[in-house]
Amino acid sequence: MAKSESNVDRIHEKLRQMAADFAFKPDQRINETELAISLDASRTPVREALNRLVAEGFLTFQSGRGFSCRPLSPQRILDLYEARVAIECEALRLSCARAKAEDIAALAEYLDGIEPEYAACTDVNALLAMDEGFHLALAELSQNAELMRMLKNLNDRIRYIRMIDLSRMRRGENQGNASPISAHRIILNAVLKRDALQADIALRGHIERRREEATEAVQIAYSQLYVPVD
Amino acid sequence: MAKSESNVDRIHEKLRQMAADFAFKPDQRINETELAISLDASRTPVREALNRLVAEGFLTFQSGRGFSCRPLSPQRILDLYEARVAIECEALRLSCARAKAEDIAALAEYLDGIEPEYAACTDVNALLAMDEGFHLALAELSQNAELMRMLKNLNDRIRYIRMIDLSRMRRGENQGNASPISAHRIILNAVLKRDALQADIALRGHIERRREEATEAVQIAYSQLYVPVD
DNA sequence: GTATACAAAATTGTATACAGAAAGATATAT
DNA sequence: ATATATCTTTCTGTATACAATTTTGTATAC
Repeated sequence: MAKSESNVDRIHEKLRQMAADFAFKPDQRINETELAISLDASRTPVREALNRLVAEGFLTFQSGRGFSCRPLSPQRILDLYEARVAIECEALRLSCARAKAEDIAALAEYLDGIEPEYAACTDVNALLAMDEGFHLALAELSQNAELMRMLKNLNDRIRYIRMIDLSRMRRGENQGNASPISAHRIILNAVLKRDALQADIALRGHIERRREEATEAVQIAYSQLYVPVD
Repeated sequence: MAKSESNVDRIHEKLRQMAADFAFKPDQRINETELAISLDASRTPVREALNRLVAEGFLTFQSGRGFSCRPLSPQRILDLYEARVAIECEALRLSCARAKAEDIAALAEYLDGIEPEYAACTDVNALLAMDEGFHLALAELSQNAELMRMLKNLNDRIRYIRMIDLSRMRRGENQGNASPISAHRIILNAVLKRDALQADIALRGHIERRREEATEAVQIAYSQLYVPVD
């Protein structure tokens, strides 16, 4: 049988999800014993997984005080969005230069396929998954594993904010924006034409429009995270 | 007294240095007990540090077979150089837009100051430190902590290859290249003029010239790493 | 009411023990 | 000689114990 996945991997995966969803409140200390019990393991593998999350930028670690969730500041989120622009735009440039025509075509076809689903979808998580999926597939055209790795990490870390932003957008609270799906179309068309400059402008604009709303989303995030439980 | 640094941090730092220097041979399994003894600690904190290095991209981990050093393939190195272009060029673009004039001036002055030292220096490690120092200082002008974080990680991971490349360059084995120091000058002048396009072209060219030699450096790296110890 | 000192409880940091898996060695059969 | 099976050794994975540290709670003084 195929038992290649380790326990630490499983715990790490689970904890990363929790960190992405802010199951740990910002700046709150994480109780290892409690966490270990809830994950049905001992503290040893849990701490190993927590250490990975520190290296991935989700948590902080202080001697004698253990692990805590990194605080969520507007500045940090802006930094992450800028980093995302860096990664995605360079990947796009590389894609224009070297992506296989059939791979681009396949992505275009995929985009056509999910368009109706996207337009009709009301579940924010599903929407977000589709959006992330497109951006990842786009980056994958660059055939650069390291850029992919970095982008996945960034995605995990801004997912919560994007979710808030996306749900606001769905509720029509920020009118006057072109639909993301048509923005995706425009970007991909530029890649098809191997027009790196056009593609860069379109993608940059697409991400930066979202970034502008990020600060506001951080405020909302805080209010959601600290809703009284009563 | 200030005893804020933890033992795991110390071990992690040490191991990262070892990984950057390829003290672990590529694909070779790492013996935890041996390592723990040599670091004067038990396996527990050592494994925690090793897990961080996995998340940072230095090592791999397989269930039942522990940790091993990631192999060093030409493709991976090219990916890392491309990622470096992504990070540094975006940082540069941001710097042109928002760096404080006094900070740019300070970096220019610093560059003037070390120029003679750089030209005279024969120690490859010192040279590399100066080179990395400039690039990091340049990126810092962007005031983006995440880009800095990513760049530091990339630097650690390609340091060994850069060292080989730099030592070859010093020995004059690849003639016809402009001196890196004058390339640095050109880039910084473009930032001073807030000319993002010019800066981008100069920096991109500067890094890509190095990248072209990277594949060759990987070959040399292997031959150096597997030299018989007799 | 605030501050300080000290005791008690909770939590982290790490060594160690041991079960289980992988790798290596040895023997046997073809 | 090669392949297979079995035993032995080594190394990994994780629970647990305990020391060290930090936090919390309480009492006392001002």
